Parts: sequence; C-alpha cells; structure tokens
Amino acid sequence: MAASLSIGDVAAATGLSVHALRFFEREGLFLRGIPRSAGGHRLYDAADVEWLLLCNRLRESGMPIATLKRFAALVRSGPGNEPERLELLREHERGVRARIAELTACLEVIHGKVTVYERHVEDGTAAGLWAPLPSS
Amino acid sequence: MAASLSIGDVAAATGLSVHALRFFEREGLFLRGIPRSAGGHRLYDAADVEWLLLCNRLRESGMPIATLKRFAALVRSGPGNEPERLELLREHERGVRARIAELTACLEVIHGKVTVYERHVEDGTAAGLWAPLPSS
DNA sequence: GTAGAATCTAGACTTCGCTCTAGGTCAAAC
DNA sequence: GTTTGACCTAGAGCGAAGTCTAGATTCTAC
Repeated sequence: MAASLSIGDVAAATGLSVHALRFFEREGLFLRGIPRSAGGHRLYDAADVEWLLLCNRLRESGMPIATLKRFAALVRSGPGNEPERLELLREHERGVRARIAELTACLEVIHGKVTVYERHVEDGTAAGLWAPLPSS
Repeated sequence: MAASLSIGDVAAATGLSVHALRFFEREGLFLRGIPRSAGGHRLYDAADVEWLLLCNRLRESGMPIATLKRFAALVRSGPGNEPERLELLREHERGVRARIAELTACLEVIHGKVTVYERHVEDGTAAGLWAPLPSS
C-alpha cells in the first residue's frame, strides 16, 4: 500500500513535466518534503498527486506560484490556520469570478466584431471596413 | 478637426503607459505610421485611440501581441483580406469561450474547497483537513 | 526667456514560469 | 554485466510583455 511513484509517473499523472515537478519542489509547493530512494530518486505518493491536481486547477485559474506557495505553507504548518486558508481561497475565487466577467465583457466586443465582419464578407461589402475610415 | 493627441493624452485615454505605446509602435501594432510633430513628438488621432481600445479588449482577453500584430498587418494591408481577419477573430473568440469554460470548471473545484473550509471553520472541526490525512 | 514637465531614442533590465543543459548516477531489461 | 533509459543537482537560458534608464530635446506656463 502507499505504492510510491517516480517523478515520471507523477508527470504522467498530472500533466506536469519532470522539470516542473522539480521546480515546484524547489519553490516549496509541496505539502511535505518528498522522500528519496536509496539512490536519491524522488518517491511520491497518491496524496502528492492529488495535491498537484488541485494545484493545476489553481494555476489554470490564474493563481500565481507565489500565492500557491503561501497556501502550501499554510497547509504545511498544520491545523490552526484554516481561516487564513479559507480567506486565501475565497480571494482567489473572487478573482476567478472577476476574470470570467472580464472575459465575458470582452467576448461581447469580439463577437460584435465577428458579426460585423461576417456581414461584410457575406455581402461582399467588406471594402473600407477599417482603413482608412475608422468604421470600428 | 482631427485634433491630434500627445502620447500622454493617448496613455490617459487608453490606460496604456507611454512606454507601452512606444513599444506597441515598435512592434507594428498600429494601423498606420504615427506622424510626428516638427519636434519629433508623436501625433495620434481619435482613430488611433479607438483602435487601441479594441487592442485592449483583445489583449485583456488573452490575445498575444504576435496575433494582434498579424491582425494589424491584415488591416494595414487594406481591403481584400476580410475573410482572413474574420477567421482570426473567430479563432480568438473560440479561444475566449474555451477559456471561460476552463475557468468555470476550475471555479467549481475552488468553490467546493471554499465550501469545505467554511463548514470546517464554522464547526471548529477544521483540524486534520489537509495534513497528514489527505482529505482533499 | 526660463523653469519644469513631457517627450524623444536606444537599449538594458525585470518578472514569471518554467525549460533546457551539462555532467553525472541509478535502475531495469536483455 | 552491459546497455539503455530514467533520474539526479546546479544553474543557465528563454519568451512574453512590457518597464525603466540615460541622456538629450521639445513644449508649456509663467
């Protein structure tokens, strides 16, 4: 039980490169020191992979390494700081919601442009869309 | 008419820094060569600002400078390539929609975490949430 | 007509988040 | 038992997107 995984296994399981995994470790993003085999190879376990999968979600949603590092440090430092962890996660959640709203607003503008171009291209009336007349 | 604007005016109107405006020009992101005053100062006009505002939307929504450059080049090269411009915009729109979907998926995971932490913090049963037990 | 603010060019520097290299060691298959 | 591939450390390098500096010039307001 608790079969240990090589760095290559973990890379395959998480989509991260072995380079990235070593980088994450250097940056202190793990919840524990990753143990080594007699020969010095890293020995991960399933919990490490689970944590990395959460890290992936946080990273994909725009959390900087520095923030992830703070979160990992909080978790590593053990029970007692859950309100801080919660606030960090809530703050990130707010950020993600704001980002989605921003993207949605951009999308409207972009889709508007697409529609304009579609109409012009279909009509063959595209000439002069942008230059030199500023027709938006 | 066509009152010309200084780089500072344009920076104020677009939220871009004067450095960024000069950088954009070097990168060829404008639809025309920006003319200069007798003394060498840039003279922008309202159409430049409008274009930059669209650029801002494209950039905020994740379009790389390189793509923006391609789009600007298409527009600069005049009428005839509207289908290409359309395809570029459509591709970007697809990307933005995909990004929103990705963020939304992340949000579910993150919000799930927040909910778990809220419950634990409120109950005072937070101990052991993460370490050493992998409780997600 | 002069002080101070804004602008100019060219190019070096920064931050982020990895990625890659060099020069080895370890482990698994044949 | 040797070859081949995975892994090790330390540290350099990279691409994106600006930012900042230096040193000179121009413009604006008094």
